[in-house]
Amino acid sequence: MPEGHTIHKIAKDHGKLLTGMEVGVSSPQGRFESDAARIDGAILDKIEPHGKHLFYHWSTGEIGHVHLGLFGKYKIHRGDERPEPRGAVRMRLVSDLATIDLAGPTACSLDEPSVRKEILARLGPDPIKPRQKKQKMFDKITKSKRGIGDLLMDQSVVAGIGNVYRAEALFVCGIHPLRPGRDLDVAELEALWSTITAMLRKGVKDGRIITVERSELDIPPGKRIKRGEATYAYKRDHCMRCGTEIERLDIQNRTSYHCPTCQPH
DNA sequence: ATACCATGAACAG
DNA sequence: TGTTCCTGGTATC
Repeated sequence: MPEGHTIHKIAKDHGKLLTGMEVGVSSPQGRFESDAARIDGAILDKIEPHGKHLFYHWSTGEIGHVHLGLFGKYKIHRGDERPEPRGAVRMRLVSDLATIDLAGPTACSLDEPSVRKEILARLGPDPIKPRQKKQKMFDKITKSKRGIGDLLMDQSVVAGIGNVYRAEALFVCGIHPLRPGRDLDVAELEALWSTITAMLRKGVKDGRIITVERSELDIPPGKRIKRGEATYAYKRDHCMRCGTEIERLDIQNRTSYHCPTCQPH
């Protein structure tokens, strides 16, 4: 389920198991083989997330780049077991503490540092990180006639939001996804920024996307919130708050969800 | 057993 | 705008 929160959690969790150590790097599936050989046994200085991207800073000076896309997944095997790779493992990272397998990523490469710079240069601010330039996001939105639902999914406008957080942030802010960006006022932009910041950070903590307030759910405290009741509008048939039927739109070939009552055009 | 769809994005034309 | 790459859960038969 890779939106930005997943990537930040991975950076944090994997960092504890890999950084500052010699890491064995291989590619059981083969497609990362020659790159893996160049850093096999090097020290991993840090894993840096930005939006949905991960950058592996290796002691050789080269930088690994991973983007999970829709299907990419990591599997952690703690301890010193070295299980046979299951499925198409593109990259295997081995430290004294764990074996971590990467399968199905959209991107997995080893590059010169300039490549990282180019990628960061085309990404918008990451609401999970501190000291981000939210004004850059505001400027792009207010200069555009594209719909805000379209803009929020554009990683060069803001980095890390995917289809679930788009639907949920616009719902909480009461903004219709087709409102042109240039029609939003400052209060709405500020509300959007603080909403996505809080939502994605909570996602990192929870390890999943839960956007509904517990108090709005009719379940006992402490009980796990099921998938399907964790969102207000995303993939729901009826609005969590007012019961209106949720509308679906196709925006750039992705399904967008909104409540026509809570998010008037 | 099989089909289809999805929390993503690059690329062709 | 449509195609392509990748995997796995859910729906459908």
